[in-house]
Amino acid sequence: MRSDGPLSLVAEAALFYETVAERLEPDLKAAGLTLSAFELLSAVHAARGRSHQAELARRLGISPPTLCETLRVAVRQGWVMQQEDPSDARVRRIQLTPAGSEALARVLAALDRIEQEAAEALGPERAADLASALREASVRLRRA
Amino acid sequence: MRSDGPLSLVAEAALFYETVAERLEPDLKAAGLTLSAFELLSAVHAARGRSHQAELARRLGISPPTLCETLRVAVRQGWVMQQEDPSDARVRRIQLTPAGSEALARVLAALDRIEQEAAEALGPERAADLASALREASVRLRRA
DNA sequence: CGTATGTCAGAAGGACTGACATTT
DNA sequence: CAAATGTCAGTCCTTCTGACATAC
Repeated sequence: MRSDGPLSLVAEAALFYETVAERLEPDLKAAGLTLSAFELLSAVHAARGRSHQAELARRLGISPPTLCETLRVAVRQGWVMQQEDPSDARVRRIQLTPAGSEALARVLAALDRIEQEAAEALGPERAADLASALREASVRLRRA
Repeated sequence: MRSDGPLSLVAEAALFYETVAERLEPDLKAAGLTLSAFELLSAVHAARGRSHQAELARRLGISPPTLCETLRVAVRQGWVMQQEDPSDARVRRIQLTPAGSEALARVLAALDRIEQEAAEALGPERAADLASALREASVRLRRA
């Protein structure tokens, strides 16, 4: 992924992303989660139990069958519950179980420690500017 | 992947990374490459034909059997050549073919356009600072 | 009837570990 | 002989597309 020239934004972002993923891996393993399961739990948490599978799939950018399978695993492991919607028999609303919430919290805490460490290397205001610059760049790239 | 709070460095970096990957995908497809094949070709290019498989595997962070398989595909597609080393009959040096060089150049050009676009959204000096801040953060996270 | 939702089946891609022949 | 190199075999995980039953 590394490129030539002085410093490539894209290459450095890729390296940073991979570095974070590498650092997070032991904590994911300790919580019994894969990266995709963690992302699923995060999305379920963010939706506060109000979203169903089709919407979660859209939000995560994966196909409905893929979500279905990931969800099957998550249910078997006891992290999430599927609940029938009283007003529409097709949809199944998804919620975190207490065990799922706890596993998610554990990984989020680890991610936060990594975040703190990165911010420490930059100083608080430079870290904040980095984050908002990344956001601006993402927004720009998604518009075009 | 999005987190709570004001703006998370890690979450924004992940979003940016995914955005870039999404934008690059059509160009990869047009060149007939997968992301891992592109990374392989980049590594081969960076080594200037002087590295062998074990070293490429280390550089790419994948196991030797995985590289062997990826390489088999790349050879079949005509992107790289394997060449016996005269001084050590165990090693096979890897080089890009003209077709491989051209496919790689095409994707690198697309990546550069994406990079330009992101830099345009930030301004040149802010973009440069973003890249070096990301580098500093990566270095810090890899040390600990 | 057309559309949305969730699921099944089959396939592909990418990665791993363990075993192995060959060479140094 | 011990270590390094490349490859084979088998497996696993994640994801996809296409087909489908069911509900709106």
